[in-house]
Amino acid sequence: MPELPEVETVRLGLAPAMEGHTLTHVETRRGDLRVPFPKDFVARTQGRKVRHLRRRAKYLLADLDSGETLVIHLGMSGRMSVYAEGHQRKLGNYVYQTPPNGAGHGKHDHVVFETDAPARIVFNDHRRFGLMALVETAHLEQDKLFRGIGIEPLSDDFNAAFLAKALVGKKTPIKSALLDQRLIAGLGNIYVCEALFRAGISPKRLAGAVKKEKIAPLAAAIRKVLRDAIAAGGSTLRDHAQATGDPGNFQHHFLVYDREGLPCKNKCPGTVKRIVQAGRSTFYCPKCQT
DNA sequence: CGAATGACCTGTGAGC
DNA sequence: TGCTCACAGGTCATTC
Repeated sequence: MPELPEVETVRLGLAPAMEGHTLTHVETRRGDLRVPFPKDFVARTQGRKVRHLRRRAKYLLADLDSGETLVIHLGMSGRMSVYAEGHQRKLGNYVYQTPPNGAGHGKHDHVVFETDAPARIVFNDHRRFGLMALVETAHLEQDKLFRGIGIEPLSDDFNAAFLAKALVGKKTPIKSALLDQRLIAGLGNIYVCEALFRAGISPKRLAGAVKKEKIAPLAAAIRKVLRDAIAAGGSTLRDHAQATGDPGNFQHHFLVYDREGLPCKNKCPGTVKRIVQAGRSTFYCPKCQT
């Protein structure tokens, strides 16, 4: 499911229920995710206070007062849902769902946290591509999960000059290069398609062959599409939900993604095409993306 | 070395 | 109604 905007949306919604709060109770239901939980997961998380809730690439990072960081990846279909009761439902700018019967006991509810917000937070992931891990906070960047992860596209260091340097000489299609987390962290299939469309670049063009004058528009398009998507609560195709349970809205602003056969939105006579690159669908307009 | 492919899972919608 | 197939936001190991 989630690319950077979806993860960031979840983080924002999770923060009032988690940040500064103690995990009063932790339960794991089934451990056979892509990466199994550590055996002592409960012992290392229960009773700990969450100092900060951050994001790096598509990972959520909850820094615990034990010196460890709880690392959460939502895979393709993961959700973090917050439930609360009565007037506690309203925390910060968010209104959470009241827990339905059996909240936390669903078929694919893998972890349940209770916090002293008070709130119940349920990690649900039916495809089980997600993961939860515990890593020493001080050594996070050296950990296997984060070593080699690329630049944050919304950071000040990401700009046309950086992008030009990152793409130079690359013989892989620009679509694949932008999906490569070692170059830029957080882009996924949707936002790569959208950014390339907005910058008027063909996804098939080799990364090293992107025209100089298109680099700055591409960097700008990447940042703008990510920011706009975060503001819209991310994109919900099927699985993504915010921490409140609400879907995102950015799918209504797609210009190419999932628009195969529909007219190009660039007031050009083209029709959106779908091709497969590296096993993933790419949507683009062959007329105005060159 | 870098780049393509398949594997990992379950669920859903389309087509018959 | 029910079957089968294709496909879905990501990452990782393996092969060329």
